[in-house]
Amino acid sequence: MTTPELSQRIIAAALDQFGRLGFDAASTRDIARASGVAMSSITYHFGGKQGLYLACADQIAVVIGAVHRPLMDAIEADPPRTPQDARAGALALLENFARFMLAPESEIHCQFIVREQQHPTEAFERIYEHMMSPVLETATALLAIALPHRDERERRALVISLVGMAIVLRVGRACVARVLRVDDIDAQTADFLLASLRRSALTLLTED
Amino acid sequence: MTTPELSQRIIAAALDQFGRLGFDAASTRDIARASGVAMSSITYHFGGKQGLYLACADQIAVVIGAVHRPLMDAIEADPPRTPQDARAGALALLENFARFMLAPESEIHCQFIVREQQHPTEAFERIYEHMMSPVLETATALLAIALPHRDERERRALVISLVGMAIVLRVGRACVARVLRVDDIDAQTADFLLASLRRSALTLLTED
DNA sequence: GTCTATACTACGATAGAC
DNA sequence: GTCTATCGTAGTATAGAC
Repeated sequence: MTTPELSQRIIAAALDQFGRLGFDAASTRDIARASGVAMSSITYHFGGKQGLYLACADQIAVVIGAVHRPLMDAIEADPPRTPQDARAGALALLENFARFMLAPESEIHCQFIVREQQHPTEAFERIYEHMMSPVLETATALLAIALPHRDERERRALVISLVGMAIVLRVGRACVARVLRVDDIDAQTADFLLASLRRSALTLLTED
Repeated sequence: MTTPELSQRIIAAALDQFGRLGFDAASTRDIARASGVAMSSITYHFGGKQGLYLACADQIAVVIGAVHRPLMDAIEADPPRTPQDARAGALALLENFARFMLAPESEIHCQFIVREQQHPTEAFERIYEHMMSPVLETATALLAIALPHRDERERRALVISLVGMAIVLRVGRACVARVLRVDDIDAQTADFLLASLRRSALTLLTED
């Protein structure tokens, strides 16, 4: 590719539009305008609106994958052997994810993904395969060490609940602020939420 | 109103379109077609696309409000006095909500709400005020009885986590199925998820 | 490889018949 | 109160100049 940055600029603008508005409501005109290129360049580089959408899905997998990469690598390089270590690893993975859910950057990514979750298309498949599956299976493996006496299916359900505790910080953002009686979720409130989440998760990860 | 059912038919079709596609992508033409009326009837009854959108928000508040009504009434009629009773009430409220999240009807409602949560408009305000706020504050009050020694702010954060554990069953539906290695979430899988959720919630609601 | 120009379809709103 | 007809705008895709 002679101008790799141009494709990236289009994808960035497209991700913003697709995330905020969804596939149908997003307009290639606006995306072209926002990225400062002609509309026909989208056709040239991505074959059309659909192709651009899939390129956005790949981009999401890369970006959110990078969020988890350092921790995932550390866990793989030095796999936990004791329940205590596994619990600490799972907590770190969850806190890392929750921190991303609280960050502004996760907004468009999450809206994109939540939409895809309801009726998954090829776009979801790519995101799941390249980003979600590795993280979720790592979490499941950590829980197998942390909670050896529990049924595998129970552990998988627990992974889902833990993910939910983090994901609500993004998808229920307006409710979170109102329930805590704050105008918006500032850094201080975010730290409090993370600490509280950590406490609850620790409770759930401690074998009775 | 001489034909109250016609407005309802339009709202039903609109909710489906707005929920699935969002405000911009939904088309009043399609809504009119789906409900079997002329497009101009929407203008007549709701003043335009925006008015119809707000009518859908009110409808959501009514429908999801009705889901919680029986339990809310029972709790108000006979307020729990012991931590055990309060815990049971909170668990019942959560399970009721989670069951709705697993039901197909919640799909469009939730998509509508999640979109509104990111950048709340008048529509979110109506849903929050008439439906969410009463339920969330009831839950908070129950937790105040169940966990008297904990800080009020901690209890509110816990309410958020509990909601997250239920809400992920809807917004993360595709992931839930994949993590549990099932093709779709049938009645049996749903029961298992609810039982597992109940167990985790009980753990979190038991004072250490 | 990027542009301009254009073909074709669909959008929301409104006017006016009945 | 519901319809049909129409206006002005904006959507995607494509053809062809450079």
